[in-house]
Amino acid sequence: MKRNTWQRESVRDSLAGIGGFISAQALHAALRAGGSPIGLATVYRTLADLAAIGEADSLQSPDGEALYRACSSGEHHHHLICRHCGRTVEIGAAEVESWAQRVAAENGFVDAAHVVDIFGWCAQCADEASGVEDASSARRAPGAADATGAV
Amino acid sequence: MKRNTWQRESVRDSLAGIGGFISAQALHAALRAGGSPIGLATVYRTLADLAAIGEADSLQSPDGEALYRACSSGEHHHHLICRHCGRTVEIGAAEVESWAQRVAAENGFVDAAHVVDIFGWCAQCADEASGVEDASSARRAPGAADATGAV
DNA sequence: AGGTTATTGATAATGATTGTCAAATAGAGC
DNA sequence: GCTCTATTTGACAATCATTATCAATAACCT
Repeated sequence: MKRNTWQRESVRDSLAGIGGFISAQALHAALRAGGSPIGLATVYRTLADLAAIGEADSLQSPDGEALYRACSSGEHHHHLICRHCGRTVEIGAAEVESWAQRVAAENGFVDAAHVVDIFGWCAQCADEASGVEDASSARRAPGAADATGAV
Repeated sequence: MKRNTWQRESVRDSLAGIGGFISAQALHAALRAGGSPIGLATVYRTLADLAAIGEADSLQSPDGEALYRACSSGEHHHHLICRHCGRTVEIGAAEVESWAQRVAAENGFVDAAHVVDIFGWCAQCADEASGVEDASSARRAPGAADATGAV
């Protein structure tokens, strides 16, 4: 059975307090900075638990760190991430959910999890970059996105 | 200036030959298995370069590995990947393409690339595991996949 | 061909994450 | 309130992918 420990509460609370995404390492550091003697392994375990029961979201940052965020809504959603400034927009995607489940089932796959994220340049970064990135933006024109960067 | 070495060609070629996503480690192992004495660090560097100039896609697998794929084929598709045996099924997803473009546009994002992959257990691996993984598979029933692994 | 300099590769270093296991403790039952 | 026991914790070791180091090599310009 699951026990309620102050450590678990502590992780849950501070994750909710952060609001956005944070790495396990950073959350541990924040807790320690706040005077808590919580252990690093416990933070990892708790975050993994929270993610497993749906109380937290997790995603892999581009440099391979796992990031977590309190998932107040309980809603499952995906992210639209600016690959320049890191701004993140949450997007719901009922159509994608059902598509993923259907495709997995059609191919005999079970316990399907999907990775669905969209990376792009947010309006602001695109504006700022347009003056200096001519060659690059020509190569990666919007129309070519599917062929080049899309996965 | 960029120099053309057989190592670079080798990585480029075998990545294209693979067709799907592969980790740097796995690609290195494949090259070595094919008789090439290429170094691991070189594979990492070359893949990072290819990704930087747009000749390769990269994505983070759920367990934190970086996966790469050649993106010159012109054909854009996604993957259904068995997280146990690695079997990969290519899946087309016209509906997801248009969804991704629409969502990005609605939020002012340009040059949008999407990461859409489904990880699961293929029928065969699920069968083999069912005898020993009862508790686990009950905990991670198909219906719970969205809450647990999806991002 | 010769010289410059980017590239390579063996290995060490890094950094995140997970495994280990004895000690602490939450919660059930008395 | 007190005991008991299974769960949880935490310090530390182990693991794994990735990156840095740096001497040796090899591409490319002239």
